[in-house]
Amino acid sequence: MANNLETISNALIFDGLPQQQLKQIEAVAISKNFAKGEMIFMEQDDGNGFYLVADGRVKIFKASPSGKEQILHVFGPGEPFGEVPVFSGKRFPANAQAISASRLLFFPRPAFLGLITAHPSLALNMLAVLSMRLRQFTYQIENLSLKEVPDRLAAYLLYLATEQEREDFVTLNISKGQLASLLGTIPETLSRILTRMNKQGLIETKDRTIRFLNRAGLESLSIDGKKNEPL
Amino acid sequence: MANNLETISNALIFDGLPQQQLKQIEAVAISKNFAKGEMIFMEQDDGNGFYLVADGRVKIFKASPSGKEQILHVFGPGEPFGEVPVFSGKRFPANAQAISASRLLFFPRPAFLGLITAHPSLALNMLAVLSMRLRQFTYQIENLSLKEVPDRLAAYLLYLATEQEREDFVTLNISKGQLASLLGTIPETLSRILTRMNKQGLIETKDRTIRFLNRAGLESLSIDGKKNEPL
DNA sequence: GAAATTATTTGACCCGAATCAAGGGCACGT
DNA sequence: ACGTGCCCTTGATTCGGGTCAAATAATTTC
Repeated sequence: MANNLETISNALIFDGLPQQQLKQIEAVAISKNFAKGEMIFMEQDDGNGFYLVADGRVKIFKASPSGKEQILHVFGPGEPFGEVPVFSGKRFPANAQAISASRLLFFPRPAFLGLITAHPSLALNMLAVLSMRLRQFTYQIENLSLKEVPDRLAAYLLYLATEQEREDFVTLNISKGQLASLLGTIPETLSRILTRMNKQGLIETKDRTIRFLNRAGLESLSIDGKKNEPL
Repeated sequence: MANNLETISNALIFDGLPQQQLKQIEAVAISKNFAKGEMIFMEQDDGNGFYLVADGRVKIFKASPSGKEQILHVFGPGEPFGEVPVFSGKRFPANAQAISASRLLFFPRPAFLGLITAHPSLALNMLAVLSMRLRQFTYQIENLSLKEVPDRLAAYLLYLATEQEREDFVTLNISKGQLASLLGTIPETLSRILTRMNKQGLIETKDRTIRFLNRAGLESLSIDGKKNEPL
C-alpha cells in the first residue's frame, strides 16, 4: 500500500532515474482501482497509455472463441503492462483482467512519450523491459511447442523457486486453474499431473504449497522431458 | 544487393533519421557473410551486438534435445535481429541460422548504445520494433496454445497473402519443412493437412504456390477453427 | 547426367492431453 | 448451521497429431 511516488521509485522501469524525474513521472500518473475479476482492457481496444501495478495482481491473457484461455503474464506490484500499443501504434494484442482487487497507475501515452524522449535512460529502461519480455515469450513458446505438460510444470515450479528464493518448496500465487491456463493446459490435466508427480515421489502438494522431494528429477524433466530413459 | 548505406536507409528501424545520422550508423556497421545453413549465433551465446539483414534470409529458432525445432521468426532484408541481449544484458534466448547465403550488418553493442542514447527517435524506433515483435509473439502463443494445426496453417496463409498483397494465392518463401517448424508441427503432419485441404477444395497447391479456392473457408478456420459446425 | 542428398508424401500405429460427466471439499454470505 | 458457488479431483472416452517406417520426388554435387 505504498503511495504513488514510492511505487514509481521502486519500479524497475524507473530504476536509476533522479528524484526530480520521478516527480515529473508521478505528476502524469493517474491512479485507477479495479475490483477482483474486473477487465482492465480487452484485445483490440485502443491503447492510449500503459499501466503500472501499485497493488494487487493482474493477468494478461488470450482467449479462444470456445472459452479456453492462455495466460501470457501475471503481473504484481512494480510491474508495468500494456506498453505495446504505446510504441507499436496498434491496438492491444491481448486482454488484461484484475485477478485480485488492484490499484494501478495509468500513464497516458502523450505524456509518457514526452518523458521518454527527454530522458534517454528512461528509454533504455523501457527497452530493457521489452527485451526481457521478449526473452520470456521465447521460453513460453519453447515450452508450448517443444515440451509436454509435466515438463512445463516442472520448469515453472523451478522458476518459481528461483523467484521466491527457496530451495525445496514453493507457494503458488495463483489458483491451480490459473496455473493450468498459464501452462497452456486445462485444470483436469494439471490436477492429474500433480497427482502423478506426488505418486512418483517428485513432489508433495498441500493446497498451494508444493514441496520438492526430488529436485534433480524435476530438473531433468524440465530440461529434456523423460525421453532419455534407459534403453 | 544494395550497399550498406542503402540497406540502412531502407530499414524500418532507421526510418525517419536524417542522412547525417545514417552515415554515423553506417560507420559502426560491420559486414559479415554467412553460407547457407551456417549458424550465426546459438542460444546462450553472449550477445555483443545486433544484426541487420542486408541480403539473404535468416531463421531464429528454438531446438529441443530430441531435435525438434520451433521457428520464432524468419527475417529477410531490412529486418534487424539479435537485439534482445543488447538491452536485456542477458544471453541470446534462441538460435540464429542463415537459411540461404546471407550478408548481414553487425552493430556492436557499445557503439549502438551510444547512438541510441544520443538520438531519441532511434530509441523510439527500436521500441516500436520490439513492441511489434511482442505483438507477434502473442499471436504465435495464441496459435500454439488455442488453435489446431489446420487453423494455424490457414491463419499463416492469410497472413502471407496480406504480406504479399495478393488476393487469391501465395508463394511460400520457405520450404514446407521449415513452414511446419514455424507452425509448431512436423513435416508429415503439415503434408497431410495440405492434402486434406486440397481434397476439401479449400486450396490448390503446386510446389510452393498455394491458390485459395475458398477464402471464406480459410478465414473461418483461422478464426475459430471448425468447432462452429451445424448441430 | 548419374549418383547422392535432401525434401515431401503416405501408411500404420500410438500416446498425450482434451472433452464430457460426476463427485467432493471448502469458503462465503445470510 | 445451511445452502450456493467455486475450485479441484477423478473416471471414461475420444481425438489430434507425433513417431516410426518406407516410398517417391526434387535438388545438389561431382
